[in-house]
Amino acid sequence: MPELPEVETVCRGLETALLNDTITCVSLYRKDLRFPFPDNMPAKLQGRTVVQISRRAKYILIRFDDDQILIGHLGMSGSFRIEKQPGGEIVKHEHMIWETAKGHVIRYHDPRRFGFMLLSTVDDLDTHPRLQDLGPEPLGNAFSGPILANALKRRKSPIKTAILDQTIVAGVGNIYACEALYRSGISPKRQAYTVTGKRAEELADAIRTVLNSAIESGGSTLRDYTNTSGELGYFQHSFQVYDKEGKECPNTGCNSKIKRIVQSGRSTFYCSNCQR
DNA sequence: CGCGCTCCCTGGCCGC
DNA sequence: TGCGGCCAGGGAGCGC
Repeated sequence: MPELPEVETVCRGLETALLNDTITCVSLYRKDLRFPFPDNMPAKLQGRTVVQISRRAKYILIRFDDDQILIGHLGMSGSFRIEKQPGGEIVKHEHMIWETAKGHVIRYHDPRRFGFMLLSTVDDLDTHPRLQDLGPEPLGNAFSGPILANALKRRKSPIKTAILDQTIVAGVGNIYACEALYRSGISPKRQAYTVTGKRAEELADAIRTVLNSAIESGGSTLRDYTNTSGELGYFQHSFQVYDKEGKECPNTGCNSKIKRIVQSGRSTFYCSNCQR
């Protein structure tokens, strides 16, 4: 499901409900998602107050008043829902529910269970195995054309595959990789190390622009993504190529049709006329 | 080290 | 209506 814009939207929703609120009850409805829930996670979180919520790549980081950090990942189908009323039926695929002192109920739902929750501490966060190899945040100051080009220079794989690699740039997924390549006129099949100079600048700009636009739209909803209020994102209406196989290229004057190919097992959508 | 394939899991959709 | 095949926003692990 979620790439950087969707995770960012979820973080903002969680922040609204959880910041400075205290966890009063943690209920787990199975012992694991992709990985086991941390040992004694309910006891470790109960009574703790949330002091910060942030995002790194596609990870949600929830910091508590004792310097524990919950590292959450939504996988392909994870979602949080915040309600103001306690109670209510446990629906299928709900795996974790929190209740808070201010009366919020936070429900985690994940049919495919590729998501996971881990616990770390403030001191260990930078060296956490899931986080330490991540590349720069595309919306931060440590990302630019030259930095991207430098990260790509030894990569012979296709550029599409390279920007899905979270060590090159953190948080870009399949949708926004396709969209950013289209918007920068770069073929997804081009070898990564040939993306240099002005081309790398344009790709870095396109990544930033498409991610920022998607955040403004509340993310993209294809199947089941919703924000923490249950509302749909609407950036999918701005897709130029993703899931548009056989449709006309949106570029005026280009009469080509959008193609779908498979790269490293993932679908890529692009215009072979506009992207070189 | 870099790269691509396979798998984890459930559900929706499509064609027969 | 049922069933098989394919597809899905991610990423870890493995072999080459």
